[in-house]
Amino acid sequence: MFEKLEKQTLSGRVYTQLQRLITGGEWKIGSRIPREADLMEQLGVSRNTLREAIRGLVQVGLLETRQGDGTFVTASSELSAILNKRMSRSSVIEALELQHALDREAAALACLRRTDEELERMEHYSKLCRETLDGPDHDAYKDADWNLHVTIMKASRNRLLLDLYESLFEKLQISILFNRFIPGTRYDVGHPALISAIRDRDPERAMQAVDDYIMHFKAPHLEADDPANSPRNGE
Amino acid sequence: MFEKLEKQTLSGRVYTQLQRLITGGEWKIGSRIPREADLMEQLGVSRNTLREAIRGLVQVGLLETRQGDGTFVTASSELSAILNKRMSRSSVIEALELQHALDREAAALACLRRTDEELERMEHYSKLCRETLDGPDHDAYKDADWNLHVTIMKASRNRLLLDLYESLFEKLQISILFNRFIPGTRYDVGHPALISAIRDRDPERAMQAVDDYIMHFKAPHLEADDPANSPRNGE
DNA sequence: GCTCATTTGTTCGTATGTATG
DNA sequence: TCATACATACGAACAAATGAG
Repeated sequence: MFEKLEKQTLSGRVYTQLQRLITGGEWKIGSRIPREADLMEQLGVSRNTLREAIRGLVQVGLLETRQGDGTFVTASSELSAILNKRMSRSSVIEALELQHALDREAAALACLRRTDEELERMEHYSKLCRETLDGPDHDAYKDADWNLHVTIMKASRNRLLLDLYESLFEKLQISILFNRFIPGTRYDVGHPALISAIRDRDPERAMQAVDDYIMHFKAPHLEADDPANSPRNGE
Repeated sequence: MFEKLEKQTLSGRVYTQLQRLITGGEWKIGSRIPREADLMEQLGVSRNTLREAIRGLVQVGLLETRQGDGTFVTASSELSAILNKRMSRSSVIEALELQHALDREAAALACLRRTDEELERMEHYSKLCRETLDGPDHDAYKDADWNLHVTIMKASRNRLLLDLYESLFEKLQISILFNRFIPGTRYDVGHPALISAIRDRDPERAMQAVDDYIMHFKAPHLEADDPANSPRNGE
């Protein structure tokens, strides 16, 4: 949309380099990064310049410093760090409604743009969901479910949608939404219908399937919480 | 959920203070903030400490420094700053598809939750749109259009949706989407249909109206940017 | 083009606070 | 108690960019 032809300051370039190490996965989340003295030497910058860059990463939420201990990685991308801050202040219903919006759009676009290879992967993860649903390993189900959603996002060929989705919901957040439900519930409601619609490239049916499973998850919360919904919700 | 009452670092506290001045509107967007020397004195901190705070705000995107000139306010909230960064790397089509997702959800929710007072405001802005559409003052139209969208978002009673929408699209960004179109085009396509549906509390028709006007704006870009499916924004 | 004051950018030196063992 | 490793903070100096005259 825009072009960026900024002239970067030295501490800005250091910030970018460090950020790349984090988003690139070379510095894992939770790990301690090298001490200031070492980074100064490796980067060839002074103490203050390095500290300005680190302070920037701390404020964005990618790093956390503990005096007398070290500096640690706390998140992997600017987007997810800031969005997590915001998400922590919102209700489950609000989050579900946002997920509804993104899932619908992605499902419709995936119908138009998906490849056969992507369809195969969706079916693979859907199968995995069914297999792990009643098993003892809840994390395995959440992984499969998450991967299914992400695969659909990717098939929409919209990086913006995907980035936002991954930053907003993360495996961890998704599982929070799910943890409120009692075991035995059919969590995979709508998966088969959704994938079938994507296979047939039928956006209408795909969106209907999304409506169904979101409403299924939303219903319990509408009874308990009621901050913002006066009338009953449709059909 | 507990807040973080950890002891903040000095530069962290300065960061927060400066941020409040920005989000609180005391430092307007585009204006130049006091020089470092003055801020040092007012805040009672050393230059390095102050600079670490300022650098943090620069990296988040709230400030911009120009050597030899000064430091300027560039955004009013962390969310919009980070999101703007991300939006600048995305195509118009991607942005429109995201707007589609959010508009649809908000329209459907607004049908269920809107008050009569909100409906009046929608009709007011819609009327304003019609009146200013063919006038000389393009900004007046964009203002009215933006206000209409925001009113619908507010009527959805979902603060998360609203915050995201405002941060993502801002008056300025919206106008960029529109500036590509030649004057004379019917920009208010779908407004009457949308509001009519919200008045009748009919989600299906409301979403259909959103589909219509988004498609109307999207069509020209699908021709130009043809294979809307090329994964772009690498970096 | 040049000078000059202004403002941010960068570096160094030094001292202090804090966690770990 | 002590030593060590690390981040925190301050002050002073010089470099580089900008804008005005």
